Amino acid sequence: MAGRPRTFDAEDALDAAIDCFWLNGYHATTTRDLAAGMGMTGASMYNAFGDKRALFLAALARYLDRSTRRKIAALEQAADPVAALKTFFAGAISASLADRRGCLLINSAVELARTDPDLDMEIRNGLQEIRDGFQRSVLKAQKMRRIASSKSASDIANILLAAIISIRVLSRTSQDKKMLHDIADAALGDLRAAH
Amino acid sequence: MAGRPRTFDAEDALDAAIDCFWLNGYHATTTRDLAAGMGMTGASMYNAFGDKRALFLAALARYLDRSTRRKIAALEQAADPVAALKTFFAGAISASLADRRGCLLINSAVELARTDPDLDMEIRNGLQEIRDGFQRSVLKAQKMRRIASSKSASDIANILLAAIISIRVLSRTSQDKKMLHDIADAALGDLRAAH
DNA sequence: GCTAATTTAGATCGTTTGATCTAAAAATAA
DNA sequence: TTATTTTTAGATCAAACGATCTAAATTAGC
Repeated sequence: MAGRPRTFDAEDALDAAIDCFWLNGYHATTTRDLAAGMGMTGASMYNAFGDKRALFLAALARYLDRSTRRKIAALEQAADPVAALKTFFAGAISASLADRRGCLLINSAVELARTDPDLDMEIRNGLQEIRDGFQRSVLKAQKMRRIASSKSASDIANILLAAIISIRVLSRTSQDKKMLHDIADAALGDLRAAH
Repeated sequence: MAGRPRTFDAEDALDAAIDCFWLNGYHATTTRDLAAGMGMTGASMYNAFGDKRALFLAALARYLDRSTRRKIAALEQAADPVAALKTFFAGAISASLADRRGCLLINSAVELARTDPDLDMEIRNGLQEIRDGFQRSVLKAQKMRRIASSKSASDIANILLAAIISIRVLSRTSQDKKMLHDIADAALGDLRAAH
């Protein structure tokens, strides 16, 4: 019930694993890349996190919790949902231009969707959480009469989800800041002031 | 200058390679998967197409030529550019629902962008061709006074490119037909009749 | 200090991978 | 026919891969 203490912090190690998978994707990241990036030996990694697939699932879950979910929470906690949505997209664009790895969730959706039920569920749920966060923010803005209700909150949420996906994908191949803003502005254009 | 004739057709073999890479991505496809899918031995494959990377580049080039570029050409040849754009998106959605592998170009952009200059260029050019096709169609519609010119053709092209990317990505994880149409309709909404 | 428990370090295992080799097969040209 | 050229089939290579093993190191409880 006791034993030699770990020389690593499990959360720091998972953060390092996120960076590895984020940079090169699941299949192009070897267990040796991971162990080196996480600052531990292969044995310690397998002992603490199980096999590569389990480590990836843990890394993706942590990414969703620390990146995706936090931004959605910030969106919903804001007093002004329209301003918060604009801030969300502005932040996503500047982050995408500074760090061209895109979004780990979206990258995983493309590389790994439908290869494994657990992974599929995690990815689907992650995207759904983003969509639902958008929808709740839009609904709130509509109830506050800050934007028109001619389009349903659900429809607008779909459009906002599409916008963030395309921004994240395009930023991997293009540095065209104006294009990314065009895409965001078009989606945010549905948030017109209520008449 | 003579010798034993090939028992395979090079274009058919490339089509088979496209299917392999399209199904599982570049890294998850082994040279044995490829040889089996292409109906030949590894030696014949290497002899005819070079290494895995060269085969992928040839497969992607053929995909662009036979899938992407053809659809863009059809778009531009249509007499009614607005109707053609609507047909383009309707076709993309029904194809995405029937075949959930998404688009090989977009999948490759996510999995492989910035891993190799040649590949990067091919992917970037492919996306650019789509965008430019959209732009020419929109410009044509604007010159025909079929749609308003309040937004530039370039801006609308960016929005249409974003829409097709998000539709292709989302269809890998979702079968929500209405969502895909919401996205397409919002992008096509910019093609409003000239007043 | 001794035992049990746990982690570490590094070697190593068996497989898979990308790629090549050898030799037979099948065509043309002289 | 014979020489030459190219492709085929299947074995095979060296390296890389995911994963595990052994043994030393380091702690807590007794």
